[in-house]
Amino acid sequence: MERSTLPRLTRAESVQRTRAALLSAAEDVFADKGFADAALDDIAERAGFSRGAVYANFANKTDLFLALLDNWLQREIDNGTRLTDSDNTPQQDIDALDGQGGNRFADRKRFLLLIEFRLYALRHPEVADRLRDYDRATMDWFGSTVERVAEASGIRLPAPTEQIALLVLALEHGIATLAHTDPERIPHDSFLDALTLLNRSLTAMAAAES
Amino acid sequence: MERSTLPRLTRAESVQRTRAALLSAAEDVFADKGFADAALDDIAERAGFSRGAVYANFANKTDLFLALLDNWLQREIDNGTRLTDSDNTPQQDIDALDGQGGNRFADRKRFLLLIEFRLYALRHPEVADRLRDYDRATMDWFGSTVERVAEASGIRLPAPTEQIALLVLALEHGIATLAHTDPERIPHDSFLDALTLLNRSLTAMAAAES
DNA sequence: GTCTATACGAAGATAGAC
DNA sequence: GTCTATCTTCGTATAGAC
Repeated sequence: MERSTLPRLTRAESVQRTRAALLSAAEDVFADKGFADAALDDIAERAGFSRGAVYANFANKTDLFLALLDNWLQREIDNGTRLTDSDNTPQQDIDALDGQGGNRFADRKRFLLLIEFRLYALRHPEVADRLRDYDRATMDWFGSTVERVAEASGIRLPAPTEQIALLVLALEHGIATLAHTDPERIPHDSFLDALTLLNRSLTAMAAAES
Repeated sequence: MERSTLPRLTRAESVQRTRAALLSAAEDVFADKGFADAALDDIAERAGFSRGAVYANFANKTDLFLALLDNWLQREIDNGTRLTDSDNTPQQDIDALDGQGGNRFADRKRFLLLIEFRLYALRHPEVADRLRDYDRATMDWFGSTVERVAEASGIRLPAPTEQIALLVLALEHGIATLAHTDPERIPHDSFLDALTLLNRSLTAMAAAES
């Protein structure tokens, strides 16, 4: 006996689709309301489902939050490493360092989620572990880029690569934080300015040492 | 007719005392649990009172949170400006910049509260305003210190004071964030190291320009 | 002003139908 | 796997005694 209709989606695909929709909705709602104030009802509704669908796909609210964290971090890391493989000019490298022309965390939603995750991590070590890996990956990415820039400029870095990478990442994070609090005084491209200043001064220091 | 007992505390003092105790307890509990998960019951109990005392002194949970914010920020600013008045040596200035030998936000509770406030500020503009004032005061403090260091060293700053102050504050914040996430790899005194590197490289840059 | 008791709403979680 | 209905917990806020 033949099946009367050929479903466009297999069962597995349908499940994945629901899960993906829920994760996407969760991303919006968690960013908007924060973990504690985000209602599973809102999330489900935004995804076009009912609360039951949430519990069919995730054990509970925390499980959904952690699944989103994994999903989000993986995308962020992929995004970063994808850019590393190219062989850029130094200026392109500097531009790429801060992600498509502005601080990566100039985007409000992106920044809100990151802070939400970081705050959660401060109280939950297992989440801190994942963010730690993310930060290390980012610093590796920054570090290799810094080295490429230095090599292209023919200078010898006046400090360990790791220290400079840490400095750059801390700057990106700190400036995003301050810019979101005081956008009138602190534009997000202060990060680019800071990188430029840093590049110039480190170059001057390297020259002075040789 | 004479009063039989002389109360150690006047009524007004007693009120202030209760209020202070509640604020202190709130500081602990908000830092520990976060705004949403902090129960007024816990706060009152920790202060040695019942929930009624909270509502006698504050309109509601948010009001208590905002009162704590004001209280906390004022203490932080007082703390900072108090250090500015001294006439330090350059090295003392550098040390003072990051607060008593380590990053000011190496302290877990202090950092948790700050992040809690910042996250709240991202969703509530009136709180962002207060943090903005705090950040500006801090940058002014950093800026005047940077100028004093430069003057003592006899160098001309190779960038606007404001930019350098922003850079220092962003570094302090960013490094505290990363250190709390990955304490094994990133010690809190990375901030001191970063300041030292920054000082050296900016000095080299200033020398190269003159 | 502070306490106890209570009302009330919100939201996470579960059970059972489809 | 998804939905609706229900249970339950929790915490804010209020009312009234002291």
